[in-house]
Amino acid sequence: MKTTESIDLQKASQIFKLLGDKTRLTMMKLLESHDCCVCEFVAIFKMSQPAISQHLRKLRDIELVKEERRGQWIFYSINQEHEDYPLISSVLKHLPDQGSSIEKLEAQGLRICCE
Amino acid sequence: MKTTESIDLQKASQIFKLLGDKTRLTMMKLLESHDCCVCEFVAIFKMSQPAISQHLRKLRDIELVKEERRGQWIFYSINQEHEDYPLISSVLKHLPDQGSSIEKLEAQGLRICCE
DNA sequence: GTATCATATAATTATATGCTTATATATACA
DNA sequence: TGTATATATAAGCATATAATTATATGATAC
Repeated sequence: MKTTESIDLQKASQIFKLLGDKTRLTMMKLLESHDCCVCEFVAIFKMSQPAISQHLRKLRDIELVKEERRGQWIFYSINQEHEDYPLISSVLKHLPDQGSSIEKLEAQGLRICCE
Repeated sequence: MKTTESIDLQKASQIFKLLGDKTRLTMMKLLESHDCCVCEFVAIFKMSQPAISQHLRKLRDIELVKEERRGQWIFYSINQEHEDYPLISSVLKHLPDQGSSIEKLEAQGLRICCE
């Protein structure tokens, strides 16, 4: 019988497998404080757009993130309704803030804003 | 020049890559409450001894666990001195207790005790 | 010493992963 | 409309991973 607080080990290991990639882990930390669109990730990570899309797809497949269209862009954000969000959140709190990446984007005029 | 931040995320993703395997994640949760020797893991996971040894080696390589010989057995335990132990510990707290595996071992007379 | 038990390592193999390039889709805008 | 922009998907390839089998090491028991 399962308790509500603890997570199935199978599921947890799947989550960690995804977080076990530096790009995806950094994405999650960035998303903790800012929604981001695909082209922002492309600029931040200096990786190809398909590579970024494929990482995001993996995160979306297990619903760690959700997507939302805003104008011509698709923004990604953390799915705080995920069953295991408490685990995710506590993990992210241990990681270094990535605000400087966003600031650098803004300095380069690459930050997308849809307000 | 590397910032300390990038080193941390690099290290964190390495840790999660190791925790992203169900066997190793379960090992860590087991070790949270009981030191275990290799043959106990072999019995618990019903996997070959070399497979178990190789998992333990990976955990040991980044010093998540430490080993100690006791009589003819080598016991593994969590390395609480690891720089990122607070992260590891908080992760493990979200996972379901594995005490029943140990109890089952004892019931089968396979629990090793070196006191 | 020699045999045995517990564990580690090496070589091999099958599968998984992450990137690339090429192409598809879907919205925006002229 | 038609074209540009943003993103997704597919196929292919190189590397990484996790298992297996075979063998080595190292402590203990006789």
